[in-house]
Amino acid sequence: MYAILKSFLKSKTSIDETTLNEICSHFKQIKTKKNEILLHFDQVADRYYFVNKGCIRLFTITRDGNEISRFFAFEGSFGTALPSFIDQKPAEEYLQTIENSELLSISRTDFYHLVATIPQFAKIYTEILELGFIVAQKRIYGFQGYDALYKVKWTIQNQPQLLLRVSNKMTASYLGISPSTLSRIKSKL
Amino acid sequence: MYAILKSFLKSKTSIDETTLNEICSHFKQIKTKKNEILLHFDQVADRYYFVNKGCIRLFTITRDGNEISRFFAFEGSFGTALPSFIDQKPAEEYLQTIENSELLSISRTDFYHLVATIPQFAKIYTEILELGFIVAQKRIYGFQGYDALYKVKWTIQNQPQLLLRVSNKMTASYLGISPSTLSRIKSKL
DNA sequence: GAAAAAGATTGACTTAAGTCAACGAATTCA
DNA sequence: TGAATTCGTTGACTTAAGTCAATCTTTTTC
Repeated sequence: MYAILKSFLKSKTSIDETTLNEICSHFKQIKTKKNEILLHFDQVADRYYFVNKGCIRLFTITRDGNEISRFFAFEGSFGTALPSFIDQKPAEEYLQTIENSELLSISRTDFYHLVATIPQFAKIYTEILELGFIVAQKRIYGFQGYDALYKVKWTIQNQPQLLLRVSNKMTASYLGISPSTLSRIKSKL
Repeated sequence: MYAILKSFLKSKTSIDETTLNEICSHFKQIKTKKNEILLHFDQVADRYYFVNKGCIRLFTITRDGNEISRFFAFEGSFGTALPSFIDQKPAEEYLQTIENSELLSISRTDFYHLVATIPQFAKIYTEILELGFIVAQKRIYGFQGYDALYKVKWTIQNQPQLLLRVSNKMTASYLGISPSTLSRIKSKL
């Protein structure tokens, strides 16, 4: 149950089994259905999720009622509405599992308690933030000034899972293009 | 010389004067000219800058020779090519002061030494990352799916300094629109 | 397993924004 | 301070991508 999480933690820093178990003991396993909403637009995020199986999607809905996908977390990564989790303001986005999923979930209180008391966990959190920052940057800069074809090619190179596991509609809204455009591009490549 | 930096640090965490001085002692002041390059595309970032006066711009150049602005740091904020600073890989971007500037500069070694030895500084670094992450997210999501007019309005609301202090050309490339389009939009509002 | 719903594809048309070029305004620096 | 260069604005034209709708396909659900 904690195997993937433990190997994730070990990959980030050197850490003994006792500490690993202490960390894992605060994570509860939950199973969710495809399309289940974990967090609503107006809610404040108070749990951090680690994906054991399945996929979490972060998305929002624009004024005109269109879904915009923001982020996908697959097996072996953490996901939550981080700005809300950090600042305890309404998320202004939804968290959803887009496949039947098995998640490990930790409360915000426990999470920050671990950050405060276990230096290795603090280090891991820093690395999660650093990585999140770098990924966000790459996403902005990888796309900036390029056309739809380039964005799709970039995604195939950098996040191949997306095209394989996520619907056209969700992928298109993630890339900031219309489903028709994505469909046309895929047919030419 | 360290007044702005100290008040920045104090705003982030409670910290005594001795520790503040210890932190500040690792920052050296440098003065730079308008358009001076602090870091080249192929270099590895090994300094973190705090802007006392002026403005740092992060930008890159595309295959077809166009500058794309990525980030602007004004007075009272930190700026560097963070992915390179973190991972010690070539920056693939330039750092430049776009005004005559006064910067406080710390080496990567000293920076991570402070992170490792002064818990308050580690906390501040975490908050810088959290904030950077949130800002990056807002930038992606504030723009996603919206047209040029909306992007300009968003920028006026969220980063009013940009329109006032940065040239049209740089602002346009930051927003991912052409200078002509930015010019046309500004004339209509 | 059939009916219904949701998603994907494709074509015809529209539109927002880009390009290119010309000109005027503003900076730069010798 | 004046020549030179860069920057901003505007107009005419082009184009990439969006919209809308029809059709086809896949996935749900009862």
